[in-house]
Amino acid sequence: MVVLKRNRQKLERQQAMVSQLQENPFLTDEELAELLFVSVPTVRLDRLELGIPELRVRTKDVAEQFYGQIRSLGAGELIGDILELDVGKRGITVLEVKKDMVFSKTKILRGHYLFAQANSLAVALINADVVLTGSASVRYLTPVFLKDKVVAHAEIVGQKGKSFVIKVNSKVGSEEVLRGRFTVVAKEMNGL
Amino acid sequence: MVVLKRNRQKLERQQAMVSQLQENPFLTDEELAELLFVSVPTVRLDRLELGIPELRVRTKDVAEQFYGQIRSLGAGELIGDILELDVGKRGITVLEVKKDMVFSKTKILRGHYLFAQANSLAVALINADVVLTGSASVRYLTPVFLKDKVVAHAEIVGQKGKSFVIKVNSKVGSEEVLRGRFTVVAKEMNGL
DNA sequence: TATTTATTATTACTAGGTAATAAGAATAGG
DNA sequence: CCTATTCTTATTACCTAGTAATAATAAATA
Repeated sequence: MVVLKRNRQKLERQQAMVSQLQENPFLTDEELAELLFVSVPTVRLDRLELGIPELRVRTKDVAEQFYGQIRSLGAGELIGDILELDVGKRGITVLEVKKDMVFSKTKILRGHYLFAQANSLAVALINADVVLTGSASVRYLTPVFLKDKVVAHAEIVGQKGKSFVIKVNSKVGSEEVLRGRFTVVAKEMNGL
Repeated sequence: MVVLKRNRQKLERQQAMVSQLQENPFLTDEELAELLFVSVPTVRLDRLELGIPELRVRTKDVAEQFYGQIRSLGAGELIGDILELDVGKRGITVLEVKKDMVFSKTKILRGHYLFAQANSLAVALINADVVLTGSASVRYLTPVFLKDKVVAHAEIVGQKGKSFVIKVNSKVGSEEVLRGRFTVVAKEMNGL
């Protein structure tokens, strides 16, 4: 019973479908059908076999993944996942270092990710329509590598009117990897 | 002609709708209708007046924003395109502000993109196997908006052994938007 | 009260599907 | 070569969450 040859075409097509969707999850069945040179019902059978939901569910999944954690912030602009968030006081996020965040040669995390995590957490601590970073001063203490989990602690340490000073401290395990000080400014925007 | 009283109810309801959607953008018209104690057609008229798109479009917007974010920051080693690069001395890159780099509400560029452009340019000036950012101090001078073109100039202004000091200056047109000072360290990696 | 505005109901239409069924094409085993 | 099985495709009825337009009703104002 040679099943290999029988299923070869189908398997290849299904694998192609998966990789197409990994690259772009916002493809309709019709678009997939064109890309894979099969009919729409075939695409649907393939999706059924592979347990891949329809476009709107995929879109919603992506959106909720993003939105779920930061619902209360209004605009999801946080780098890292929230562990704790006490708006107006302090917060903790964790960032897992993925393949595309590191220098390919050395597997060291590129500096601006660490910055982005710290900066976006600092901004998230402020409860206002619009929060802008005014200045930032950071020191990178030890390199961070692929698959490390960076835990950033941020705390508001000062305030002058609409201007806040926030200290951020990021660690991998017990090792300090970044120390920073951000000045962020809250602005009220009227009109949506 | 007193219009205030006339529109009061409607205005209040529309404001309530906006705030409901800010809290949870994944509400159907039917759910909104229930929450606001009006009929579904009324909700639709309100959305029309306020220019708020339907659920699926809102969901897609959120999803694409998220997707774009991990894409563009995961890009190459350099954020922005090189205009000039004189390794060991100075360099210039330009970054065009795209939709997924800005805060959706205000169209203001998120801070870490500006930082990333400056930081990655500073690192690119140093000719070594491994270059790490040791510290960074930046000041954000004016907000940058969607479709702006940010031109970053970087120059090595000092050196102590393997440690370099680089000044970066970013402009949109003739307006200075960021001023920064980076200390980067060149490391030779002998066998991991 | 007459008139304007706001709200609701209703209808026809759309995209992007699910689910089920039937029919045609391709392939393997005997 | 022919039959059985599996693939693929077509077709149909139905679904959700809408758009767009029209008409009818309710509420508020001058």
